[in-house]
Amino acid sequence: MEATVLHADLDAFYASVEQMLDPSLHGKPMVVGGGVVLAASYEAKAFGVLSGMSGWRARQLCPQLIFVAGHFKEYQRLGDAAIKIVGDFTPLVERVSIDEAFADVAGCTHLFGPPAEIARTIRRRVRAEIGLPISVGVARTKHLAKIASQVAKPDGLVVVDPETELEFLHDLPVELMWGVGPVTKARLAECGVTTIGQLARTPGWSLEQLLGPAAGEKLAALAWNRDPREVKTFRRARSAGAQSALGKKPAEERVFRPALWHLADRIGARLRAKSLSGRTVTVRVRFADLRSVTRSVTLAAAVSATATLAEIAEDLVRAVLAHHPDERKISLLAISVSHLKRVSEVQLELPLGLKDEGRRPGSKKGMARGAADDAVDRIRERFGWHAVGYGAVALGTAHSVPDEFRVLAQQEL
DNA sequence: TCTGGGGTCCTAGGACCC
DNA sequence: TCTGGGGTCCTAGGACCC
Repeated sequence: MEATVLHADLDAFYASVEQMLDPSLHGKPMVVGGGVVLAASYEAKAFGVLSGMSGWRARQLCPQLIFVAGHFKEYQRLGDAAIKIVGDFTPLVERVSIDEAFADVAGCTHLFGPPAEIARTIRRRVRAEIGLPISVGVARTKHLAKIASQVAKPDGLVVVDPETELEFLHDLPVELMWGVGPVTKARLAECGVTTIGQLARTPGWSLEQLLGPAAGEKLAALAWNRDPREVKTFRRARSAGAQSALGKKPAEERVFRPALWHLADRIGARLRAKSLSGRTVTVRVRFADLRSVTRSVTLAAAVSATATLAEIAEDLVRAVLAHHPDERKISLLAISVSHLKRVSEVQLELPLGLKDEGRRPGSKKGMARGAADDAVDRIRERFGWHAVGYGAVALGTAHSVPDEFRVLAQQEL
């Protein structure tokens, strides 16, 4: 079996874009973000600065650290352009995020040469046409290609020969594996397992006892490079959500109501734009001490109307607060909608079982809500998001990130 | 003057049905 | 009436990924 799976991953993407746009940032420790680090340059990573870290902590680690606000529209444009170059070789491209994609070139080697040659061309073209460094891994499976691109970073290429792939894989640390985070790494370390080779030689029953049946079986397979996943050009979304950090706000109606309407508005608009609706609504309330609680409900009929989502979320948050009467401050609110269906499928169902008439898609009030959403959606199409809506919301802005960043973080539904 | 925002998948217990 | 087993769905929480 030949190694035809490529994993292409732009290096320190946001930070590299900023260094390209402003050459004075070149070679310097810098991050994109403010209150929170969204991306760090390699120079910043050398100080231990990581994405997701608070800006305050990052500055402690690296006092001369430069903070840049970010050019989010450019990230979208340049990320698209880089992935498009991969797509010039094969239609079999699976985009994982803004800066990362898998491709299977098995069907196009007769046109462009062996996979390693294609990978070299991709790297050369991304550098020449876009101006950014990109690392590529080539292997027999997605998992190994991804590991290879991580090993290749920064700005490198690693091709894993199937003949010697296990020798390559087994020397590497377990945390390079997909699905091994801090908790699993620590659990494995307690049993003396720190390399993928040691993991591969650990008996299956032992792994399952340690990590549960699903995770144990998966990791065991990946440690022998048995990865069943194929490169898929399309993956349908299973949920859509939105969240907002609030700082520390009183757990009161006047705080959570407008915030929930704002979140419901964003989710509802996204769902409707893709003709989707969902049966399960989940809210998450994070308290001041950062502990968080979730509460969900599954409806008989799928919904996407902003007012319906907002009212259900309000009920759920009230229930959460009623169960935690001692918590007086909340630091984050989130809504997520899952059990998604296409609207064409939804309309075939009889929407029975909802007590509140307004929440029933087919009812008079439900129809009115649909019409109101349609109107809002159309106005926004013409005049932009902020032309209308349930905005004017006094959301805590101190900890929030720019709207453009939210859009980048969203995946295709 | 600590910790953003958008996702996926798994687990475990309970309800409910056959 | 009681006991048992299997399957599915729902809920809440958690690990992990970018």
